[in-house]
Amino acid sequence: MLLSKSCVYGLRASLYLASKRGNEFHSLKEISEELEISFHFLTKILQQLTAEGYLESYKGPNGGVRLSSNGQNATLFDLVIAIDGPGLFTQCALGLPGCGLQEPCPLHDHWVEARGKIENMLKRMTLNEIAEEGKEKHFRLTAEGEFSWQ
Amino acid sequence: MLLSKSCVYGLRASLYLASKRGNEFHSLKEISEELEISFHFLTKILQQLTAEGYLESYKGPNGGVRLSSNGQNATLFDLVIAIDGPGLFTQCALGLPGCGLQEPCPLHDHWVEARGKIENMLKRMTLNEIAEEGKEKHFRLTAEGEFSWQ
DNA sequence: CTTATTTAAGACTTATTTGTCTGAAAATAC
DNA sequence: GTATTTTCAGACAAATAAGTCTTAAATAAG
Ligand code: FES
Ligand code: FES
Repeated sequence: MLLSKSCVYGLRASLYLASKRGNEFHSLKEISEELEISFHFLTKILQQLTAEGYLESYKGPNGGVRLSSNGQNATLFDLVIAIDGPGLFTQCALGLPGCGLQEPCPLHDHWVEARGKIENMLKRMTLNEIAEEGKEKHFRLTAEGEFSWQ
Repeated sequence: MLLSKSCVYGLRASLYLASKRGNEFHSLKEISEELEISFHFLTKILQQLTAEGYLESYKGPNGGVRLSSNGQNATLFDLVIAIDGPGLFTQCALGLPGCGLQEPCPLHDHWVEARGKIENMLKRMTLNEIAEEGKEKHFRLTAEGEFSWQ
């Protein structure tokens, strides 16, 4: 798989937050139910994003998480790096060490191009911008698409 | 990671076989030592490729494996499908079910393009053709590149 | 102050991938 | 035949990823 499950859950939750007008806190319970992600697992992942400064959290009744201003202007690329690390964008497709530094493997030139495409895909818009686009195009964030951009 | 370790080991071993002139059998011991891959693990992976008809094996002294004619004309794409299955080329980047059949996720159009690039990269040449190219360009198949195309 | 609601932290379990080991079966050489 | 070399088959173990659970800390409301 291209991205780990943790990473995909983190991206979907961040897009969920971006989809909400205003900037209220949304509880992990709400997010995990809406997106059908295990509550405790999602908690761990979003704690990472909070530690990285992409989310802000607030404890207590009516608490939850929301995008920080950093988070609103973050790209999916930033979040992938925060959760999965940079390996996808730096490593050899054949797992050999020192991609780009040593002699290339047979896939090198083509893989550099393809992974550049992936990088661009993830870097092309901020969460806020994707949310704007989502409001027009009704992108899906859940299995059944029972989710509406506001 | 894009490809599983099993898959990468299978590709590297197949390229190793393609790099050899003639069509003798090469023992798993030789391959695993040259490519620095665990002998028993590699054995299991190449058994899969043998079962799929990409390799031929021969038991006993001076036995080993070699590319079948199918294998010589196979692309890396064929081998990836044989080992990792088709998921990489069909699944949603956000892990949602029914990519292409249901409403698209925010990454869909871009991911379809990027994974098309990956597919083309893996489909563009047969093992024999990559071996020919390797003899000119001295591609690397090992960590330190201490491997020579014949 | 007490209770309820929420995130934080981390131990724990389960599933999957990766890697190791043992013995059987096939082929060769003597 | 017997011994040796090899793949084949599958059990086993270790490492990693994914998921669950429990307790603590912070906040709010009565
Ligand atoms: S060396 Fe293999 S992709 Fe760069
Ligand atoms: S629906 Fe997500 S990539 Fe196609």
